[in-house]
Amino acid sequence: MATPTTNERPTEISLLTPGEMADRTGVTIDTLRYYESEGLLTDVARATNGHRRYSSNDVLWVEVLRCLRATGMSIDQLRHYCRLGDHGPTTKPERKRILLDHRALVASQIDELRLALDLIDHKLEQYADTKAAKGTN
Amino acid sequence: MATPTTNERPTEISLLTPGEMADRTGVTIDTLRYYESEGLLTDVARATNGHRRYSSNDVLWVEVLRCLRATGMSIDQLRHYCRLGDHGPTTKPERKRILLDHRALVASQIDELRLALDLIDHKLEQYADTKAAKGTN
DNA sequence: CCTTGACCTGGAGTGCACTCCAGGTTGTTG
DNA sequence: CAACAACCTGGAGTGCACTCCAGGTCAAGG
Repeated sequence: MATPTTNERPTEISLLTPGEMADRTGVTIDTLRYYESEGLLTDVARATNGHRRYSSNDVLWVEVLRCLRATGMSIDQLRHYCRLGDHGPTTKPERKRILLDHRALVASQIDELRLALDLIDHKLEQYADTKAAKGTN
Repeated sequence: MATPTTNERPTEISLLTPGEMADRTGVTIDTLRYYESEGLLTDVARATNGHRRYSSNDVLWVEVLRCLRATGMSIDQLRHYCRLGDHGPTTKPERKRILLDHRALVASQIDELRLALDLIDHKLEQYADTKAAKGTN
């Protein structure tokens, strides 16, 4: 965003190769390509040889994607959300709504997991005086 | 478990038909059969016509299955856990270990979800002064 | 007696989200 | 210049957990 004072080619500062991007974000190259093909990641830059170059914005966005995927938002919903982003600020209310809805969903997932924890603890009482085996198997 | 004082056929009191079982547990008939075929549910009683009859123990156990599945234990791991149960009390330590490991996993899932919640909230700040759209879409 | 509904079996099909592959190009390195 | 690593594309394959289906049995109701 800030214009650099040097005269190095500005947009190529700190662009990541696919491999680097995979390392940074924990998302495999294949999955990055898949997300792009599904419209979850748009306008990825290319080097002159055709190889992808990911910006720091891309890194940030992929982290958001990861977070939303990890919390159960489907590729389809994500695609919808992304398309809204492409259509400018008039879609802001809907995007906010989607995020709020998803937030509620995550909150309820947490509640469910806490209940599960209770049930597991209750089940564990059956083994109260038993030493646990060493290996995880 | 308690012996009834009446002389009604004891084991047929309150056995559930597959349909009733599905209603009670929220697990479909197909999935119940699938779990049985995968060894997650053993010794299900049968009526004289060959139809399944589920005991209250089965109900309890299916609730445990649901909980463990919902928290990410795979069918494979569940099958392993069940097999241990079939092999008597010498496997108790390992069963306890599995449950403890899974408990830790659920706890870490909760942590992850909380982080996700933070990220979503942070993202929501971008829409701070925006009214959310009404429909869920 | 005929239909209906709930269930049975073995096996095929589905949806999702990747994940892998073949065949090819490019750029660096010894 | 040869070999290698990293990347490209379109498309096929995978794994998981169901979910559905065809064809059949059985008991009760009209």
